Amino acid sequence: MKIGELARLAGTNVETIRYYERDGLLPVPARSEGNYRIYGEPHVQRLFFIRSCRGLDMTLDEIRVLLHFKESPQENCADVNRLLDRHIGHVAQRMQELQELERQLKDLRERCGEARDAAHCGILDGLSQAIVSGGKTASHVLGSHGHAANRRLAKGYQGNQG
Amino acid sequence: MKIGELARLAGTNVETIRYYERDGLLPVPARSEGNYRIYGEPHVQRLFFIRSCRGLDMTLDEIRVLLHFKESPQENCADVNRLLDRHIGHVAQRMQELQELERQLKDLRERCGEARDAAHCGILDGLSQAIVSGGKTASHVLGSHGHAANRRLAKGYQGNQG
DNA sequence: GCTTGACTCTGTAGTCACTCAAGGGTTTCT
DNA sequence: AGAAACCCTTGAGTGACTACAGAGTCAAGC
Ligand SMILES: [Zn+2]
Ligand SMILES: [Zn+2]
Ligand SMILES: [Zn+2]
Ligand SMILES: [Zn+2]
Repeated sequence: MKIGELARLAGTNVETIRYYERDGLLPVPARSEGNYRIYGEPHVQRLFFIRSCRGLDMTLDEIRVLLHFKESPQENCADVNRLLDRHIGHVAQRMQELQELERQLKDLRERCGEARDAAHCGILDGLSQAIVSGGKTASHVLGSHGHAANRRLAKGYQGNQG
Repeated sequence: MKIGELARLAGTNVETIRYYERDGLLPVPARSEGNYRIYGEPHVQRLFFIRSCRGLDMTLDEIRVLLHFKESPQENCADVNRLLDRHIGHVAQRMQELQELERQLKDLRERCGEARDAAHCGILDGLSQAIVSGGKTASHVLGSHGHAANRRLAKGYQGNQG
């Protein structure tokens, strides 16, 4: 199949597939006479795997490790477990941070019950003092605003599923 | 004061301050004879404000709006409230997504109680099927892995606090 | 006056995981 | 044959920084 069909199957952009190839996540496929990429079932499997992992918010590096184990069926999978445990830790940590954030934001919000003039707005006042306490630690889970890239990815998801 | 002192005061990188200036968040400061940036108390206040907001995971665009209201004390602050409400929504939404993620990841983790060979690892098997259900919506709160940038910011925070 | 070292300047490139667009070539349908 | 749909490569853009190169500035000590 050609790249467009693969993209439809996996609910991905064509560009994303080419990007994975450049990045070494997808193997270089055969080419047709007209220089088109030609994919087979293994590519479909692999791309599904990658997209599943991305859906679970793993980094491409994390996914690379998992793919290695899929390619080496005889190896012990203890490292897979470790990787997953670490990643669960990443997510849990980010959630804690966001919980603390939500608390602080709601605190802040209560400082201005209803609108008045900006000079006396409790929110702006609150933000002028250093409220932020914890700061982020070393989790790699993203914050409250996905990149522009992620936002468009999200739209892509909806478009392909809805 | 010079840029280094300002950076120490605010717990920021020097480069970040220059970046904010380029981006229009910090006003262009006066220069010394030797072409050094010279800052005063207003700059300190403003940078603290910005860093507080960043600590609450707002985007620079969101912060730009808040800064506008700080500059216009006579305006009604209803938009401040709305912005904060929306941002709280961003955080809440991201938390829901991460909760769903955590559930899926723990599910997945249970498929491989203890290590065996990769060929029979329930985790790898599970990832080969499309588990991912929801997909991200339009929240702009980042995912489980902060950028490289964020991770270093985190380290900076610790270095300045510990 | 000279050196050392800490600080600062500008400008450019890199991060992550894509996304988009320009400017072409290929295939398929009518 | 012509048009539409698809594909190709290359290069640039996203957010919020960070890092580095190569140069200039400043205070202290000798
Ligand atoms: Zn992770
Ligand atoms: Zn208010
Ligand atoms: Zn927000
Ligand atoms: Zn296993």
